[in-house]
Amino acid sequence: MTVNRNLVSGNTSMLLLRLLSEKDMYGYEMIDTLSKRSNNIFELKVGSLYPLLHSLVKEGYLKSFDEQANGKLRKYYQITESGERYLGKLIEEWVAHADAVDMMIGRRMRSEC
Amino acid sequence: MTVNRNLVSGNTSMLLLRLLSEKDMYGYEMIDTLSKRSNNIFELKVGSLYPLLHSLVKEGYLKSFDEQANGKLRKYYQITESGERYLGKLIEEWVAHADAVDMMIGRRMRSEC
DNA sequence: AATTATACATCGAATATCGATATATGTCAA
DNA sequence: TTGACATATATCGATATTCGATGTATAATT
Repeated sequence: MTVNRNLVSGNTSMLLLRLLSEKDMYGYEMIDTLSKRSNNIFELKVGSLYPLLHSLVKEGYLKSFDEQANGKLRKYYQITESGERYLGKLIEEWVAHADAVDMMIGRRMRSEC
Repeated sequence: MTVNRNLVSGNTSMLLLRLLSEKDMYGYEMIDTLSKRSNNIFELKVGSLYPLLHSLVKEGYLKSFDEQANGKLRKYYQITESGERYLGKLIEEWVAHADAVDMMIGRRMRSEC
Protein backbone atom coordinates (compact mmCIF):
# COMPACT_ATOMS: atom_id res chain seq x y z
CA MET A 1 0.00 0.00 0.00
CA THR A 2 3.08 2.24 0.46
CA VAL A 3 2.00 5.80 -0.32
CA ASN A 4 -1.68 5.26 0.10
CA ARG A 5 -1.39 3.18 3.21
CA ASN A 6 -2.81 5.78 5.53
CA LEU A 7 -5.69 6.61 3.30
CA VAL A 8 -6.98 3.08 3.18
CA SER A 9 -6.85 2.30 6.85
CA GLY A 10 -10.09 1.26 8.41
CA ASN A 11 -11.94 0.98 5.16
CA THR A 12 -10.58 -2.38 4.19
CA SER A 13 -13.35 -4.23 5.98
CA MET A 14 -15.91 -2.21 4.07
CA LEU A 15 -14.27 -2.93 0.73
CA LEU A 16 -14.02 -6.67 1.41
CA LEU A 17 -17.61 -6.93 2.63
CA ARG A 18 -18.72 -4.99 -0.40
CA LEU A 19 -16.97 -7.45 -2.73
CA LEU A 20 -18.48 -10.40 -0.93
CA SER A 21 -21.94 -8.85 -1.07
CA GLU A 22 -21.83 -9.62 -4.79
CA LYS A 23 -20.45 -13.15 -4.68
CA ASP A 24 -18.41 -15.59 -2.63
CA MET A 25 -14.68 -15.25 -3.15
CA TYR A 26 -11.40 -16.67 -1.94
CA GLY A 27 -8.50 -14.61 -0.69
CA TYR A 28 -6.42 -14.05 -3.81
CA GLU A 29 -9.55 -13.36 -5.81
CA MET A 30 -10.39 -10.50 -3.45
CA ILE A 31 -6.95 -8.95 -3.82
CA ASP A 32 -7.13 -9.18 -7.62
CA THR A 33 -10.68 -7.91 -7.89
CA LEU A 34 -9.98 -5.03 -5.53
CA SER A 35 -6.90 -4.08 -7.50
CA LYS A 36 -8.55 -4.28 -10.91
CA ARG A 37 -11.75 -2.49 -10.01
CA SER A 38 -9.90 0.38 -8.38
CA ASN A 39 -7.38 0.79 -11.21
CA ASN A 40 -4.60 -0.43 -8.91
CA ILE A 41 -5.33 2.13 -6.24
CA PHE A 42 -6.03 -0.59 -3.68
CA GLU A 43 -3.22 -3.07 -3.44
CA LEU A 44 -4.16 -5.10 -0.43
CA LYS A 45 -1.40 -7.41 0.79
CA VAL A 46 -1.85 -10.95 2.04
CA GLY A 47 -0.35 -9.99 5.36
CA SER A 48 -3.28 -7.63 5.82
CA LEU A 49 -5.94 -9.76 4.20
CA TYR A 50 -5.92 -12.99 6.13
CA PRO A 51 -5.86 -11.59 9.66
CA LEU A 52 -8.73 -9.31 8.59
CA LEU A 53 -10.76 -12.15 7.08
CA HIS A 54 -10.26 -14.22 10.23
CA SER A 55 -11.46 -11.39 12.44
CA LEU A 56 -14.52 -10.80 10.24
CA VAL A 57 -15.38 -14.48 10.56
CA LYS A 58 -14.86 -14.33 14.31
CA GLU A 59 -17.24 -11.37 14.54
CA GLY A 60 -19.86 -13.24 12.53
CA TYR A 61 -19.82 -10.98 9.47
CA LEU A 62 -18.42 -13.72 7.25
CA LYS A 63 -18.41 -17.50 7.11
CA SER A 64 -16.05 -19.70 5.11
CA PHE A 65 -16.13 -23.02 3.33
CA ASP A 66 -13.45 -25.05 1.59
CA GLU A 67 -13.51 -26.09 -2.04
CA GLN A 68 -11.10 -27.98 -4.28
CA ALA A 69 -10.15 -26.19 -7.49
CA ASN A 70 -7.47 -27.67 -9.75
CA GLY A 71 -6.33 -29.81 -6.86
CA LYS A 72 -5.66 -26.71 -4.79
CA LEU A 73 -7.63 -25.97 -1.68
CA ARG A 74 -9.56 -22.77 -1.82
CA LYS A 75 -11.17 -21.18 1.17
CA TYR A 76 -14.22 -19.26 0.05
CA TYR A 77 -15.75 -16.54 2.13
CA GLN A 78 -19.44 -15.67 2.23
CA ILE A 79 -21.08 -12.63 3.78
CA THR A 80 -23.70 -13.23 6.49
CA GLU A 81 -26.87 -11.26 7.15
CA SER A 82 -25.13 -9.60 10.04
CA GLY A 83 -22.30 -8.77 7.65
CA GLU A 84 -24.74 -7.13 5.24
CA ARG A 85 -26.10 -4.93 8.00
CA TYR A 86 -22.60 -4.07 9.15
CA LEU A 87 -21.63 -3.18 5.58
CA GLY A 88 -24.57 -0.81 5.39
CA LYS A 89 -23.41 0.92 8.54
CA LEU A 90 -19.82 1.18 7.29
CA ILE A 91 -20.97 2.72 4.00
CA GLU A 92 -23.07 5.29 5.84
CA GLU A 93 -20.06 6.21 7.95
CA TRP A 94 -17.82 6.43 4.92
CA VAL A 95 -20.22 8.74 3.09
CA ALA A 96 -20.48 11.08 6.08
CA HIS A 97 -16.72 11.09 6.53
CA ALA A 98 -15.89 11.62 2.87
CA ASP A 99 -18.36 14.48 2.61
CA ALA A 100 -16.88 16.11 5.69
CA VAL A 101 -13.37 15.87 4.28
CA ASP A 102 -14.55 17.26 0.95
CA MET A 103 -16.17 20.15 2.78
CA MET A 104 -12.95 20.85 4.67
CA ILE A 105 -10.86 20.99 1.54
CA GLY A 106 -13.44 23.03 -0.33
CA ARG A 107 -14.36 20.26 -2.71
CA ARG A 108 -17.85 20.13 -4.05
CA MET A 109 -19.82 17.34 -2.42
CA ARG A 110 -21.87 14.84 -4.34
CA SER A 111 -25.00 15.89 -2.53
CA GLU A 112 -24.57 19.29 -4.12
CA CYS A 113 -24.38 17.94 -7.63
CA MET B 1 -12.77 9.67 17.69
CA THR B 2 -14.32 6.35 18.82
CA VAL B 3 -16.49 5.12 15.93
CA ASN B 4 -14.93 7.24 13.26
CA ARG B 5 -11.39 6.69 14.37
CA ASN B 6 -10.41 4.43 11.52
CA LEU B 7 -11.93 6.62 8.90
CA VAL B 8 -9.88 9.62 9.82
CA SER B 9 -6.50 7.98 9.99
CA GLY B 10 -3.87 9.44 7.81
CA ASN B 11 -5.89 12.41 6.76
CA THR B 12 -5.33 14.43 9.88
CA SER B 13 -2.19 16.02 8.48
CA MET B 14 -4.12 17.12 5.42
CA LEU B 15 -6.92 18.63 7.48
CA LEU B 16 -4.52 20.53 9.74
CA LEU B 17 -2.45 21.84 6.85
CA ARG B 18 -5.63 22.87 5.11
CA LEU B 19 -6.75 24.87 8.14
CA LEU B 20 -3.38 26.54 8.41
CA SER B 21 -3.37 27.39 4.72
CA GLU B 22 -6.06 29.95 5.58
CA LYS B 23 -4.54 31.45 8.71
CA ASP B 24 -2.14 30.83 11.55
CA MET B 25 -3.72 29.01 14.48
CA TYR B 26 -2.86 27.58 17.87
CA GLY B 27 -3.63 24.04 18.97
CA TYR B 28 -7.00 24.40 20.64
CA GLU B 29 -8.19 26.66 17.87
CA MET B 30 -7.48 23.93 15.33
CA ILE B 31 -9.48 21.37 17.30
CA ASP B 32 -12.44 23.76 17.64
CA THR B 33 -12.38 24.90 14.03
CA LEU B 34 -12.10 21.35 12.75
CA SER B 35 -14.99 20.26 14.91
CA LYS B 36 -17.27 23.17 13.98
CA ARG B 37 -16.60 23.13 10.26
CA SER B 38 -17.21 19.41 10.00
CA ASN B 39 -20.40 19.46 12.10
CA ASN B 40 -18.62 17.53 14.86
CA ILE B 41 -17.55 14.74 12.56
CA PHE B 42 -13.89 15.42 13.30
CA GLU B 43 -13.16 15.46 16.98
CA LEU B 44 -9.41 15.56 17.09
CA LYS B 45 -7.94 14.96 20.54
CA VAL B 46 -4.97 16.78 22.05
CA GLY B 47 -3.16 13.48 22.44
CA SER B 48 -3.24 13.19 18.67
CA LEU B 49 -2.77 16.85 17.83
CA TYR B 50 0.46 17.81 19.53
CA PRO B 51 2.62 14.89 18.45
CA LEU B 52 1.33 15.47 14.92
CA LEU B 53 2.07 19.21 14.99
CA HIS B 54 5.57 18.51 16.27
CA SER B 55 6.25 16.03 13.51
CA LEU B 56 4.94 18.46 10.86
CA VAL B 57 7.31 21.11 12.22
CA LYS B 58 10.16 18.61 12.22
CA GLU B 59 9.47 17.80 8.57
CA GLY B 60 9.46 21.48 7.68
CA TYR B 61 5.80 21.73 6.71
CA LEU B 62 5.00 24.03 9.61
CA LYS B 63 6.81 26.56 11.78
CA SER B 64 5.68 27.91 15.11
CA PHE B 65 5.94 31.10 17.11
CA ASP B 66 4.84 32.04 20.61
CA GLU B 67 2.43 34.82 21.45
CA GLN B 68 0.92 36.09 24.68
CA ALA B 69 -2.87 36.28 24.71
CA ASN B 70 -4.64 37.25 27.94
CA GLY B 71 -1.50 36.41 29.83
CA LYS B 72 -1.58 32.84 28.48
CA LEU B 73 1.09 31.58 26.18
CA ARG B 74 -0.15 30.54 22.81
CA LYS B 75 1.91 28.62 20.31
CA TYR B 76 0.84 29.57 16.84
CA TYR B 77 1.55 27.39 13.85
CA GLN B 78 2.16 28.67 10.34
CA ILE B 79 2.30 26.66 7.13
CA THR B 80 5.50 26.84 5.07
CA GLU B 81 5.88 26.83 1.31
CA SER B 82 6.96 23.22 1.52
CA GLY B 83 3.83 22.60 3.58
CA GLU B 84 1.63 24.14 0.89
CA ARG B 85 3.15 21.86 -1.73
CA TYR B 86 2.74 18.86 0.54
CA LEU B 87 -0.89 19.80 1.16
CA GLY B 88 -1.50 19.87 -2.58
CA LYS B 89 -0.09 16.39 -2.88
CA LEU B 90 -2.19 15.08 0.02
CA ILE B 91 -5.35 16.53 -1.50
CA GLU B 92 -4.61 14.89 -4.84
CA GLU B 93 -4.12 11.57 -3.08
CA TRP B 94 -7.30 12.00 -1.10
CA VAL B 95 -9.36 12.74 -4.22
CA ALA B 96 -8.02 9.67 -6.01
CA HIS B 97 -8.64 7.51 -2.99
CA ALA B 98 -12.14 8.81 -2.28
CA ASP B 99 -13.16 8.34 -5.91
CA ALA B 100 -11.84 4.79 -5.87
CA VAL B 101 -13.79 3.96 -2.74
CA ASP B 102 -16.92 5.53 -4.20
CA MET B 103 -16.49 3.45 -7.31
CA MET B 104 -16.11 0.29 -5.23
CA ILE B 105 -19.30 0.90 -3.30
CA GLY B 106 -21.20 1.92 -6.41
CA ARG B 107 -21.50 5.53 -5.39
CA ARG B 108 -21.60 8.13 -8.10
CA MET B 109 -18.34 10.02 -8.26
CA ARG B 110 -18.11 13.78 -8.27
CA SER B 111 -16.33 13.72 -11.60
CA GLU B 112 -19.48 12.22 -13.07
CA CYS B 113 -21.75 14.91 -11.73
C1' DA C 1 -10.31 29.95 48.04
C1' DA C 2 -11.89 26.64 45.04
C1' DT C 3 -13.45 25.33 40.72
C1' DT C 4 -13.59 25.61 35.87
C1' DA C 5 -11.73 26.83 31.33
C1' DT C 6 -7.87 27.46 28.51
C1' DA C 7 -3.53 25.79 26.74
C1' DC C 8 0.48 22.94 25.89
C1' DA C 9 2.63 18.55 26.53
C1' DT C 10 3.96 13.43 27.07
C1' DC C 11 3.33 8.48 27.65
C1' DG C 12 1.54 3.94 27.13
C1' DA C 13 -1.92 1.04 25.03
C1' DA C 14 -4.56 -0.37 21.20
C1' DT C 15 -5.14 -0.93 16.42
C1' DA C 16 -4.06 -1.30 11.36
C1' DT C 17 -1.07 -2.53 7.92
C1' DC C 18 2.79 -4.50 5.66
C1' DG C 19 7.15 -7.00 4.63
C1' DA C 20 9.22 -11.14 5.41
C1' DT C 21 8.77 -15.69 5.84
C1' DA C 22 6.77 -20.40 5.65
C1' DT C 23 4.25 -24.23 3.56
C1' DA C 24 2.08 -26.85 -0.13
C1' DT C 25 0.47 -27.89 -4.74
C1' DG C 26 0.00 -27.34 -9.88
C1' DT C 27 1.97 -25.93 -14.35
C1' DC C 28 5.26 -25.36 -17.75
C1' DA C 29 9.54 -25.17 -20.05
C1' DA C 30 14.29 -26.87 -20.63
C1' DT D 1 12.17 -34.86 -14.63
C1' DT D 2 13.49 -31.35 -12.35
C1' DG D 3 13.67 -26.72 -11.37
C1' DA D 4 11.29 -22.35 -11.67
C1' DC D 5 7.21 -19.97 -11.28
C1' DA D 6 2.34 -19.14 -10.10
C1' DT D 7 -1.28 -20.00 -6.97
C1' DA D 8 -3.00 -20.17 -2.33
C1' DT D 9 -3.30 -19.90 2.69
C1' DA D 10 -1.12 -18.48 6.82
C1' DT D 11 1.69 -16.22 10.75
C1' DC D 12 4.86 -12.99 12.95
C1' DG D 13 7.31 -8.90 14.07
C1' DA D 14 7.96 -4.07 12.94
C1' DT D 15 6.07 0.36 12.17
C1' DA D 16 2.67 4.11 12.27
C1' DT D 17 -1.52 6.32 13.91
C1' DT D 18 -4.52 7.63 17.36
C1' DC D 19 -6.43 8.15 21.81
C1' DG D 20 -7.15 8.04 26.87
C1' DA D 21 -4.94 9.22 30.86
C1' DT D 22 -2.19 12.16 33.10
C1' DG D 23 0.53 16.35 34.18
C1' DT D 24 1.55 21.39 34.48
C1' DA D 25 0.38 26.26 34.47
C1' DT D 26 -2.39 30.43 34.26
C1' DA D 27 -6.86 33.18 33.90
C1' DA D 28 -11.55 33.65 34.90
C1' DT D 29 -15.43 32.75 37.53
C1' DT D 30 -18.18 31.79 41.60
